[in-house]
Amino acid sequence: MSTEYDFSAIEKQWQNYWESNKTFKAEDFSSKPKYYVLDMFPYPSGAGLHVGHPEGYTATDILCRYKRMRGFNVLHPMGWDAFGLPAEQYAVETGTHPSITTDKNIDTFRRQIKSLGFSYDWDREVNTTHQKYYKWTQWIFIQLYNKGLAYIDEVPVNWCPALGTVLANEEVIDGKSERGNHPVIRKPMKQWMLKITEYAERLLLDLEELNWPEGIKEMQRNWIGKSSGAEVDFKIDGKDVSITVYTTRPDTLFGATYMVLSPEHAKVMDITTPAQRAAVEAYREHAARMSDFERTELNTEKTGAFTGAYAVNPVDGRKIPVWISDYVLASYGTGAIMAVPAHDTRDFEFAQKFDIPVICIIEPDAKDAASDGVNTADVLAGKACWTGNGKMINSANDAGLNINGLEVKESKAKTIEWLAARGIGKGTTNYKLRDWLFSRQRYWGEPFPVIHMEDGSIRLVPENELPLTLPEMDDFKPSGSGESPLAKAEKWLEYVDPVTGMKGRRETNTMPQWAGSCWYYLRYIDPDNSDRIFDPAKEKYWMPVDLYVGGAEHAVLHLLYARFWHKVLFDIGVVSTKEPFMRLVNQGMILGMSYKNAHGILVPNNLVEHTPEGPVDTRTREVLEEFPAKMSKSLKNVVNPDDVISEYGSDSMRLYEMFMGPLEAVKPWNTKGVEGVYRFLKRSHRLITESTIEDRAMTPEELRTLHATIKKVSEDTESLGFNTAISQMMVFVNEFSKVATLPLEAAETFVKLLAPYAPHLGEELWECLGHSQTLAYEPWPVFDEKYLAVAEVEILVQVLGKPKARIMMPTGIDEAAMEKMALENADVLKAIEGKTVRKMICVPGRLINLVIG
RNA sequence: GCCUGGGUGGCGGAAUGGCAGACGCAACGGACUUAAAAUCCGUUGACCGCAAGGUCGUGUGGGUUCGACUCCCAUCCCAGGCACCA
Repeated sequence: MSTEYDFSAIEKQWQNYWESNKTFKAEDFSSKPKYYVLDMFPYPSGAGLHVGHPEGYTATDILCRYKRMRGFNVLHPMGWDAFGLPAEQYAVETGTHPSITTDKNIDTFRRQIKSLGFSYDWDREVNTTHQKYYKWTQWIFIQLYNKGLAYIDEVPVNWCPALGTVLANEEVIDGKSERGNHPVIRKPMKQWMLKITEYAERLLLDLEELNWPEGIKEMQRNWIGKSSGAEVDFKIDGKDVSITVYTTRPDTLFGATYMVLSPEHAKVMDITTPAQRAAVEAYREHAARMSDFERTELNTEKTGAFTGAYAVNPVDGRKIPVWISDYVLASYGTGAIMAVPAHDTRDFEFAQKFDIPVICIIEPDAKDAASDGVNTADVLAGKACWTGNGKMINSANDAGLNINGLEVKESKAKTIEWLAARGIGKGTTNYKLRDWLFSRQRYWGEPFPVIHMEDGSIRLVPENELPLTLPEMDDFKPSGSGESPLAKAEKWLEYVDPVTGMKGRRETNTMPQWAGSCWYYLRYIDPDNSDRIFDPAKEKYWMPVDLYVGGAEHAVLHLLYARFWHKVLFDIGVVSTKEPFMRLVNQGMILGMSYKNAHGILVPNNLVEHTPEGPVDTRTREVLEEFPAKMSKSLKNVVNPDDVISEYGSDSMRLYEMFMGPLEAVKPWNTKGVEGVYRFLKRSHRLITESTIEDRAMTPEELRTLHATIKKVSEDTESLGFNTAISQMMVFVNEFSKVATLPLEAAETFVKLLAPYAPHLGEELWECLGHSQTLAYEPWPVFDEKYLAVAEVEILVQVLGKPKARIMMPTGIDEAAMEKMALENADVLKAIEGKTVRKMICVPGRLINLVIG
């Protein structure tokens, strides 16, 4: 029996054992309850695994191993989100086919992930770039198309000339591409769009039943951005044109003093007077030239042009000027608004700038105004803006509408009713959510199973001819025209109808990276099925995902897109649940330790030396301040899991990542901390391998420690409180290191508790204890409350809330006896000397508080 | 500006309204060793005190309570997200 904790030998041995025995193969169908735990699958980048990846993977792995021991049939798979721009850019630079780069990266990732000893069922591995996978991504697109949810639209898109591709809004940050930081401009192009907006309401509503962090749900709600209000028709004075505006504040109609159309609004030129034509055209051109970013960038200063037209306010017949301005967006609502400067800050700014009257129609609620520091007199005089609550004033007409004196909420309803009765308005709902721009001008993505026929019609590749594979190419440069490199694959592009001989050209766009990740959790269920997307019986058995763990950066997009596709698949009867992921947990980011000098200048870690005085700049000898920062190449604070594993072993790596703090928290990496858990594993190893183990009865103290440990580790593992579970195991080892002989039951129980956390060591110690089978399916220990009970407890006696004495008292003693014992104690008597005891608060088993005076 | 989280020792963190700082790191002292590493034992929130002991202490200011890191109000700071969405 080895006395050294030789982690590299142990880890290698057990990884081989698990692999050759297929220990973690998930059985389809079983009498055990199922449990599906999903990790967000990684994009296999060239940089290899980052310490952030194993954080979530370790957490789910611990839970999976625990659940197996609790008798669950666990599905825990892994795969690769492998389409994407970096491999394509590398191909452009070097001519290496993206599939070669991708496979190489995946091999690295797989090796690294396997070296951490995760209990994945590797037989279910998926790869979004494999034909047998993307065949079904294309199949889903066909279902979307057939359901009328995919359409082509000419839309101004985010065109990045440097990358030669269109980017999604979310891939553009501050007017630059998220990847590479290149400038992005707006360019109209024909694009595939998916009608996610049709599902807005359900995506919003069904959030309610999900066990997700409240913050993530809120982010999705905000992204969907539901608002309710009214559409109101305004006639244009002297023209046979009417314009519909959208407002969430129909109650403020009496305060509308002008109207604004977005510069792109279809009716702008219809209503513009000859005198204003030049100014309006100039403004429209100016607006068109600007990117979305510039529009919002310059949001402090309002701009606009007067059309010369006047609209008639339907509630009181007043004529109000019609302007165009880029603060009104064409894509939201009706692209036109009624402006109420007295009660909307944007309208107020605009009115101030262009000298438009401000009419106050809400008298601010006095209390609200005071707490917001708003002067009511200014609001009433139209000199200040009030967007809060209050009572309506100046809001009545002689056509039966009078909302004076009402609060905002009632007046909205009443106004909508009045408008609807006259057929000039109606209550409506709007969403900020836009349709999903689904094309990319890239090579390395799923090709659309679409042919554009000569006669302008669109034909889909028949389902039995899928997959439509990517053509082999050796030049991956963008075509330059805005089309993807596929536009250069001439042979591949050509299509001739075998029956009619009609010619066609294949779609050159490919799908965005989100496509493959929208449904991978479904393919794990039946990854090798070549006849259908998956066997429905297996889907019914495994779905929904019980726990989904990943980074918060996917809070909105990936999770919203995946929910959307899932709902579509639900509607066409392909899946049996309306939501895919029942419980979601976001692991917090792991930061690297970084250093800055007194001027706040960052010093890369390779120029920092640790001295007794603290971290020092090796060049200037200046003492530096330590602080946690996002890991980055420039700060040289990136930690490579391979290095940690070779020095301390993967069990230590796993344990440290879990011991750092709560899973959801952002935490700084500290390699010294790995040594702490490494020492704990060494002590655990020594405890089992070097103690004299005896099959003997335990003392009450031993039983209490053992059962308290079972209880805490079980409960904390269940609730993902891994850091506190580990500290309890440390307490156990500290306690049992003191005993002369180690009771066999305590040894075996401890090994089982440790195993999900440090699985290699767990198996090794289990073997040392004389077992020949894996402990992966050993029943999880159960604690007995009776061993936790003690005969005597220490009761704290407080006087006025301050601790004065600690007295041992029998458990279960009644309050009167507790008080009596307390009042007999010398320290207590001293503390209350000369005072009267006015009250005694007794908390059985805990404390007594004496109130004196 | 709005929406989420979060502020506890030198550091990571722990605490069903009931002894703040479990567990770990670092530091210091000691044992073992020719020495070092490894290991083991002990000390370690701050301040006052020789000591017994006392005072203060969970971002800040109030409040509720016999009792507040925990609940309420206000406020500051940090991180993430959204941002002219009418």
